[in-house]
Amino acid sequence: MRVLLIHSDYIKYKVKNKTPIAEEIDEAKKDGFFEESLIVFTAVEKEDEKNPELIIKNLVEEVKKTNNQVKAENIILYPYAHLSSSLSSPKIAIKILKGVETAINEEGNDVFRVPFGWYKSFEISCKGHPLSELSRTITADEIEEDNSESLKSDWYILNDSKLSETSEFDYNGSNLEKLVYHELGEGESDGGEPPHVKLMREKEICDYELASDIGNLKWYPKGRIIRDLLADYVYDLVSNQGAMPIETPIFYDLDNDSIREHAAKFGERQYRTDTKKNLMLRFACCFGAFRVMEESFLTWRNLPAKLYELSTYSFRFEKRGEVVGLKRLRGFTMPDMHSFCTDLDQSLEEFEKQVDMCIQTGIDLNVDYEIIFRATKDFYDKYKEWMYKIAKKINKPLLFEILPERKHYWTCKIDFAAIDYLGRPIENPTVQIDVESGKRFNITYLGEDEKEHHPVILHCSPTGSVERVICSLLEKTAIELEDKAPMLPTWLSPIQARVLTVGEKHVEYGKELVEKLSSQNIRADLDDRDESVGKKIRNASTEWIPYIFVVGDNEIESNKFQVTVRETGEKIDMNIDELIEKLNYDNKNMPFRKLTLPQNISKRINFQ
RNA sequence: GCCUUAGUGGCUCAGCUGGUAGAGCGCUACCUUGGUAAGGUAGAAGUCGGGGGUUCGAAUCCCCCCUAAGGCUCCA
Repeated sequence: MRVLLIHSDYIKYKVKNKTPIAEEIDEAKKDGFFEESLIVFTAVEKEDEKNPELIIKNLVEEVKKTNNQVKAENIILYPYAHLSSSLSSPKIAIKILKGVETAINEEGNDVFRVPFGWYKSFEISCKGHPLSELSRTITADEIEEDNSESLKSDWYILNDSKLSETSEFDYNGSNLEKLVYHELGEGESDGGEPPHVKLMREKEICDYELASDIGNLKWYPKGRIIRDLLADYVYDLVSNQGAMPIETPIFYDLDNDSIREHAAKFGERQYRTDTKKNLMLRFACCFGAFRVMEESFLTWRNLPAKLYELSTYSFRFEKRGEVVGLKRLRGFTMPDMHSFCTDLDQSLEEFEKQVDMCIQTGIDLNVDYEIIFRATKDFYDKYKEWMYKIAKKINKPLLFEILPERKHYWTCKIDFAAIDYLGRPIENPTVQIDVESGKRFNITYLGEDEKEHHPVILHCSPTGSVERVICSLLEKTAIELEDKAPMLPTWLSPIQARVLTVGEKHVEYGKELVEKLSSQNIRADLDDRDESVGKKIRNASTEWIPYIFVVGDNEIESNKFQVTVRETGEKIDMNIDELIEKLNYDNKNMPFRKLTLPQNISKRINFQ
């Protein structure tokens, strides 16, 4: 069905001659005048005959949506055959129009249906604001999506190759229980603000930017270096797996069929722009990677081939009430690796390696994950044993979902979630088997059989979004607050060691030490301010600095310092070389970047 | 997006039934020349989220909007 919506000051019509298909009408309907109206010009098409009910439903939805915005007093249904060259039979058309009239009426709106099948004169005054002229194509294809949404999954706990009912499993107070309750929608929330929101601002990591859209953050130098280090970390990780880094645009053209189809799954979450071209901001790196491979010449010898991109940024138009701190954003940074595999068997092998990689990130970042393993019924029936084998790697019970049929592009998927202070999951790493996109994006490779095939594609984010990683780390400090002083891992700490001077005459010596630390790839700084030692120590601890020590006359004399180690709370006597050794041990095998702030605290900006 | 609550110097907050603003931290200056979680004194800094309304008079009452938190819903 083709529709033209006009928001008008008034419309006036008068019937003239009958056509052979004219409906019988009362005298009263032979002319009409309506002010403040939303006029819905409609052409019912052949295609619509298959499912008139759904067409009615979808049109009513569309009219309601538009009228919620323009708030017209009347809705006028105006049959207008000229919008289409493939018209339905008049009988169906009248049936649909009457159905729409009734439905809108039932919604409590004033609706008037202009007679069908007559030649009419009409006069209309279009208001001319941006929403006053809209054209729409109403289709019946939403029904499939609606249906599949409502098909229920089966949920189990998988432990030791055994499936148990989620309600019967003995969780023993573990985090898995929290995940299950939340995932199955039974979770009662204690409420309260997630601690990371306060922390991210207090520690000058990042903050809301009110001059942007909601869910788009600004990052201070301390936050920026944490982001960069995490990015370096993932880069190293995927490079070791043989992934090739690429960079692709953040805007995509919705007039491209494959992009539109892929994006359609995203519905209202699309972040759109108001430009001439019909552009959408990417919600992940998929489009970019697929386009690179679509245009590449691939043979079976090239596969599996992996492309990696850190999407700074990806965008999702999350609903206003869902956007929170670092947990749910509209603009976020997603490490995204796509593996192009010859067939499902090859993708299973890769999947396994990538699960190992996800597990490794939990170890490296010291974050505990709970796991949800999902598959369609078909996949599960065929690859049950393989799935159990993967689950064994996790080495603890996990939540298991079996979907009755494929709803999205994947057939099998594993999600790793950290649990926040309030017991709610933060979805982080994921691996997914995509069996649709190869075809949709026309990605082909030349097989060993000398024929063209579509690859199976794995989507993998080994850590989940950078923002959510930081979120998990901050939430963890709040969870552990009773047992240990809050801090980030040393390798991620924006400042790793601080030298505090007792008096002005110790500044030069302190500076030498800081230089020495810096030359050994340690982010060190100097509190050279004219403040009491007590105050400097207090400041250093509010900044979560892993190693601090004071230098005064005694230290200049002995070249030894009492270093306060935040992690353990110990005070250890050591010289500078011993401290360097300890820090280098903490940072071992982890990325390093230089200090992002002035070395002297007296020169530092207070960003808040 | 819906419901509830909130928005006061850079930060954290006080300000009763309407009479046009306060504290602590931070910042600046001076004093102190220091020894392991806040040394002292003084000063600067606010269109009370924005817009409209009621009133002689609005941070305070009413309406609309923006932003945040919580809940609902949702998350490839």
